[in-house]
Order: sequence, then C-alpha cells, then structure tokens
Amino acid sequence: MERTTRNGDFATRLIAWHGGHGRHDLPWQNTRDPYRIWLSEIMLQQTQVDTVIPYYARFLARFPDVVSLAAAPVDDVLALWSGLGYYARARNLHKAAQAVVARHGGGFPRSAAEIAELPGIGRSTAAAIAAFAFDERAAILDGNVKRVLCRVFGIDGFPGERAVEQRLWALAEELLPHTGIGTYIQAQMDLGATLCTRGKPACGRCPMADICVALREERVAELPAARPKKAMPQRHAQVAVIVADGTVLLERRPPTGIWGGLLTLPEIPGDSSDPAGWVAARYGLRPGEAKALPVLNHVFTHFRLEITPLLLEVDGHGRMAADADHRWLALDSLADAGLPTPVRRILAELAGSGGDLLSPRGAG
DNA sequence: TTCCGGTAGC
DNA sequence: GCTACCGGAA
Repeated sequence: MERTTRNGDFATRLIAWHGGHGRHDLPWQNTRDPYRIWLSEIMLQQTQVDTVIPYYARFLARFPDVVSLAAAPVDDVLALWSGLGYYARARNLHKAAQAVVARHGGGFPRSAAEIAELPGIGRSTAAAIAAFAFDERAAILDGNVKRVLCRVFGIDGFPGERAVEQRLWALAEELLPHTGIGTYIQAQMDLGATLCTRGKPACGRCPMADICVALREERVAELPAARPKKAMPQRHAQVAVIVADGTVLLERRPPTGIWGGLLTLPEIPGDSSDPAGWVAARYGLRPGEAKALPVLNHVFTHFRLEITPLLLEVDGHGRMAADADHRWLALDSLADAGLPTPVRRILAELAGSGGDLLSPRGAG
C-alpha cells in the first residue's frame, strides 16, 4: 500500500512536471503517425535531439511514408543517414519498412509485441512507438529512464547486469499510469534528458527531489552504478636476475613500448624452457641452474603483468663487459638507479634478503 | 582519452 | 552475457 502510494506519486509528479517543463514542440511530437514516431525513435537511439532534428527533416522530405522508404534503394537510405552513425540502424529501418509493406500491407503493426519483431526495434523502442501512436500501456527502459529509476528508487548495481536490468523493467512496468501514457513516456524521456542528467543533474528543479533516494542519501553521483571495470588483459613475463659478485645485469629496453629506453632486467622469451641455456647463448655466461624468485604482479593502465623473476648466478670473473645497453648494477646501490618499480622491488627483495637468496660467495 | 548507449549477433 | 557499432560529450 505504501508502495502503491509512492508509485502513484511518481507518475503523477512526472506528468504534472511535464505540463510545465517538458518538451512539447519537437518535430516528431504532436503526431500519431507510427512511421514518423518510429523514425524519430530510431534516430534518437544513441543520438541527441539537436543532432537528430535536421536529419529527421531531410529524411521525411525524401521518404514521407513507409511505402516510399520500402521502395527506395538501401544506398539512398544510407546516404540520408550519413553522419548520424550506427548505420545498422538505417539498414534495419529499411528492412523493417519492407517487412511492414510485405507483411502488413503498409499498415504499421499496432501492438508493442508485434512492433518489437521488426528489425532494429527492441522492447523499449517498440513500447515507445506503441505508447505514442496507439496509447498502449507499455514501459520503456532506455538509458535516461534507467538513470532516473536508479536514482529515485536508490537501485544499486550496474544496470547492464541482468538482474539489475530485470528489476528495472519490473519497476518501470509497476510505475505505469493508467491514463495519459503518451505524456508519461515523453515525460520520462524529458526528465532524464534535461534534468536528471549523468554529469550535473539539476536536482533543485527536479519534481522527484523530495522522494529521490539518491538525493536523500547523497548518492546522486554514484547512481546508476558505473560499468564494472573489465578485467584487464593478463600478461606474463619471465625476467632474468643475473647476479655476479654482488652485481646484477641490466639491459636497455627498445626505445618504444613499455619502459622504452629504460634499463631493466632482461626478459626471457616466453617460449624458452631453458633459461640458463638462453642466458648462456645470449650473453656468453655460464650460469648455474635457474632459481625461481617470488612472483610479482604489476598493473599498467591497460594490462596486468605477472613477472616471474629467475635467479641465475654466474662467476664474478665471467662478467661480460658493460656497454651502452648493458650495465652491471651493484645490489647495494639500487637507490640511485632509475629503475621501473617492479624491477626495483625484485632487486630490493634480493638485496634485502641479506644474501639469503644467493649462494655462498663465488658460486656459479 | 574515456565514457556512454539500444539492438543484433554471437 | 558479451561485444561491435559510431559519434558526441565529459
């Protein structure tokens, strides 16, 4: 009962607000022609009102009804769409026009369920068309509506997530008024587009301000919840910690890419199953058997790197000469070397172990 | 540079 | 249930 009152409140407030503050003069309003409404809804997907207006006018001038659209070559349709983006919308529009002419003899299907069967028209768009053209009591759930519902009713979770989306659909249906559906749907769109915006919503002018959960709990900025960060690609690398007589071999990386031009631990190719052999072949050293050091994870902006350091000890007398791209760094003077953080960590761990990780002096 | 978004298609 | 689509806006 409490719920019913509050929900009745929602529609009533919305419709009342729309009377004074909604948009009433857009080119696709004040018509009940399903073709014009359909065209506007498709153009308004992913595209803002101001961008759509000139396209809409040009399109209607060339294709005033579904029959003329169906009869046109698809390239003509695409030409009129050029610049709007998401060209699948135009292809589907054309296909759907042909389906309407073929299946319904040019009469537009009159229920949301039938409309939703046309290409390019999903549940929300079908509901909008059915509501505007035929007064069908059907709920919409586009990005604007999701944002409004998440905030007003304090719904947590990412709306792209299945459970959250289902909850929002259920709520949207529950909130539908029994009369004035067209005005209500338009008001929903307008509220999300003009006041309850993503960036800086105008809560001071919002008709929902005194029932809005997000506003009351100061969570307007957090709702709706953002898309969870997708797991970054995970990469793996083996690096050689080649130690000779208290020094470690550093190698300059290629000038571009990660750590471009920096001195780092040599990276052992991932396909090398014999690190000691690889070190021997590449540097002319004769290391003992490789010892795995603790794995270390490093996060970049665009991927995670799991680094497996392999300790390879060589005889101090076998040290190759340093050159521009190779340097033997004393383990007790890490501080003044400009090293990437993970490399510094690995070496600090080694140096800080008090030599526990290293064999007795002179081994190799 | 990153985020956003209906629908289709996987 | 994930991504591509494409342009605009933050």
